[in-house]
Amino acid sequence: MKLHQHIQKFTASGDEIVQSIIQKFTCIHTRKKELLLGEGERCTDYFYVETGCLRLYFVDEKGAEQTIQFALEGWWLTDLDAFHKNAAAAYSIQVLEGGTVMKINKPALDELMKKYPVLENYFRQVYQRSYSAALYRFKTLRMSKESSYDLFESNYPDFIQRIPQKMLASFLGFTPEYLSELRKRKAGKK
Amino acid sequence: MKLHQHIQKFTASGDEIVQSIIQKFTCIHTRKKELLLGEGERCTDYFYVETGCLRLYFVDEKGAEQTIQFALEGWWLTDLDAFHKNAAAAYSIQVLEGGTVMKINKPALDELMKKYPVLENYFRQVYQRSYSAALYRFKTLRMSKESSYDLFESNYPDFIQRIPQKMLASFLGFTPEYLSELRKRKAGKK
DNA sequence: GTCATTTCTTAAACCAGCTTAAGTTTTTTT
DNA sequence: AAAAAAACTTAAGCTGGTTTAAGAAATGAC
Repeated sequence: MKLHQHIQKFTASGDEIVQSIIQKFTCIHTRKKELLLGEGERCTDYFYVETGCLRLYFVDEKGAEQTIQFALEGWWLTDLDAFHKNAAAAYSIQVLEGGTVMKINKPALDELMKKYPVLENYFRQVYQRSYSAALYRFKTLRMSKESSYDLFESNYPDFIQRIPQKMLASFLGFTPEYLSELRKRKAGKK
Repeated sequence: MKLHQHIQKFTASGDEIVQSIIQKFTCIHTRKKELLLGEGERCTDYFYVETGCLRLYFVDEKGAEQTIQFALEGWWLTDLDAFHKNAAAAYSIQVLEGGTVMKINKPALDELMKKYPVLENYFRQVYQRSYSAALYRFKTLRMSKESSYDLFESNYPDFIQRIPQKMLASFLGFTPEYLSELRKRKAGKK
């Protein structure tokens, strides 16, 4: 979903206002494996996915990539803390599936927020939804790995087809080998 | 911190406006172990902790209580999803430490949000902070249990003294027995 | 101040999920 | 179309953390 549609959907505001907001964003075309933000770099931008898919991850003490978050169409992604503090990123953002992404930097966003109350309302809702989803994910992470996988599968059946299994394993918090074993076990049961 | 101070701190808005907002909230005094919300009940209220401490938890398939979130002074807590959908709660909220709490129901909050743009701004910041903290916690949950504990200890040294160990264990995602063992090991090292 | 309840500790047996390593399949590059 | 790289599978051995169970310490109730 295009960003201006998304803002209109959430705020039911007029076309002109939304157009003047949208102008301040930059549209970029992303390619698979491209890095939009690297761990340690200054985090300057906030990304909205119109099409394609991004992931937020970090590299743990053992050198393994740990995926914290995916962003599909209609979701925002950045290292929030670093973005708002204009600090070095604790995570990297990589393109999993190419597409188009809208981005904006902190000064521009702050200015827009001041100028358009509708945008405060929009981001209040966006964050509310994100935090709510986070609470739900904390819950699923407390279950056994198997239940955690089952739940993800039933919530996002299409998404599972789109991404490499190792990414999913890393998101759910287990090894690719174990995911492979799990799937084998499940296939046998059916 | 009192709610009106908190709103003023985040929004730098005038005393009168904040006073008329505050009026719509109800102040309650909480007692240790009291249940402010029970799993399965309709979730009607959103809580702001002025003093004391709350926890959000659910009961897993094995009957164990799993703590998702603590709320200390200055933090908001509810089953966000259920609150905004006016639905049955997937979690319970219990008082860990008595004190005073401000609460508000959905219709009242919606009305205030419409009337006072300053409140949109306030909650945008509150959610932003919450979501940012959630991302950080996802990161810590990917580490070994020991690192996860060490990090919590260095981030909240005082808080550890305030709550029962089994609550902390349940928040960090391990058993009280294991936490006990961990602490013993650490005490030995020093 | 005493009894009852809850919390914390200890230790042994156990298991879900990880590691390692080698082979197979798929995707990407040229 | 071939070669290279990346992703997935399989299986054996291992380990971080759980389970179970019983006792000790702290807290709360009357």
